[in-house]
Amino acid sequence: MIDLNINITINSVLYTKDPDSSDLGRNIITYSIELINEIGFEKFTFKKLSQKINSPESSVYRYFNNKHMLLIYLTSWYWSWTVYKIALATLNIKSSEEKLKNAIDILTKPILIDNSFSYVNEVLLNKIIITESVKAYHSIDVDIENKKGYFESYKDVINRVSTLILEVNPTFEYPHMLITTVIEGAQQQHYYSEHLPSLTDTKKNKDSISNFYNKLIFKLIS
Amino acid sequence: MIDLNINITINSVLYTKDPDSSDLGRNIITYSIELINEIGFEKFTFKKLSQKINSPESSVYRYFNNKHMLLIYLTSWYWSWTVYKIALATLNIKSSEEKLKNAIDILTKPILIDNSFSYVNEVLLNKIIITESVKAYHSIDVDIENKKGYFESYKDVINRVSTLILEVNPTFEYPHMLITTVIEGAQQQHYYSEHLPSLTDTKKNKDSISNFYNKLIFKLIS
DNA sequence: CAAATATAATAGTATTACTATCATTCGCGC
DNA sequence: GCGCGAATGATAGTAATACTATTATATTTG
Repeated sequence: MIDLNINITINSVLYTKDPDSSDLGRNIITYSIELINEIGFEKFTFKKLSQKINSPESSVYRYFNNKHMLLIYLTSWYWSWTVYKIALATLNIKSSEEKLKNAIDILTKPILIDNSFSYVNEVLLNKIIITESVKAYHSIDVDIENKKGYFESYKDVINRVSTLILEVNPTFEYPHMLITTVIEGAQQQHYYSEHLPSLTDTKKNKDSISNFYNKLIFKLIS
Repeated sequence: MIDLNINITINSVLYTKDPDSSDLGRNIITYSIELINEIGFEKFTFKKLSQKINSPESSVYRYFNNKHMLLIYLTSWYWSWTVYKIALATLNIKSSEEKLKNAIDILTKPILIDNSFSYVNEVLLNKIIITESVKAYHSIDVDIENKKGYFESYKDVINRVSTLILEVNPTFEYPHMLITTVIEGAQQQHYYSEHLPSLTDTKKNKDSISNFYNKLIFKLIS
């Protein structure tokens, strides 16, 4: 995939101070991604992060109110990046089927290459999305946070791909349901294939997850 | 559904002392289900629970090492109960298709009636499964916990329904993938229809989630 | 009725999740 | 190159969390 090294813009409701505006802020993002991968979101604390980046804990709090907000920021970054990738992968393609297929590939295949231009390691971030992102929107404050617009970039992905589904079959009744099922199903399967293999059937080959969901979508909408 | 008021047996690796063996233990289960529903799993603590049941915090710790173990216990109870319901709903039915359909209904429809014989409120427990259960197996210790057998009852559900799928179509290659996609997809949709409605398409009618996944399964395997 | 077992009452510790204050440094405008 | 403001650093402190430990008091069972 062509890398244009564009900047992902994140809605300012998702931070107290923009992490993209300073070295410290970018360090917080880079090393929180590393640390969450190392020790998991539950054991991750701003204190441990601040030790890793040699800055006081209170400086981290200037960017994010708590680790929950940081996780929402990271998921939002990921989905904004995904929107961008889908836009690129569907650009100038005439066939609706091909556009949809390209989008599904982006959504179901694991991220294997880190772009490495930016301070975000996309491979590690993808692992966080698979393992931790459900915790971002399964909280008691989900309704309040939804009203504040915390989940807009994920909704953007869902709406764009729903549109692609309707391009292929304008009478299909459940485009949102189908695409959320596929995105989150694929993430589950990646998680299971690594940690709970008896819950999946991926021994056969690397692309079986992506193939399965591709077939699922096209069988259902045609 | 006929209620036989049977006892759900839970593997002893899931507790320090069996909560089903004492009034205090049963109280811990009953009121932890209530409290987790009220304040969410993140804000739930053994201290708050102990105040609710008027027992010292240290007594709760005799039953469960921490709230994470309690959550795993609750999910395990739920899936054991689900296995039992599927067994009942497929008993004496000859048609493989009908058996599978009955199982899918159990797995995709929300729980509306509390059996109320036992100390477990199944309606509230179902809400916990929908909102919190992902947190039970998305942890950094998942591999260790899997080896200890913490997730056996969920695997049991998946294996039984996979068998039903293979009864309908013995050559279908991805029964586990399909059924985990459906179970977790349905839970997601119930969550979305309540909290993030723009991610789903459930306005139309109450059974649209169940209908969607029923169609999905039968379209894919036939 | 004694012994074993469970629970209650109480206390204590390390860590977490913050908040507050003040000193220092760094970039920019003049 | 000096002064000013903004960002960061250094340090301290607090309430809540997540436990562990100890001893007293019930309760159950043999």
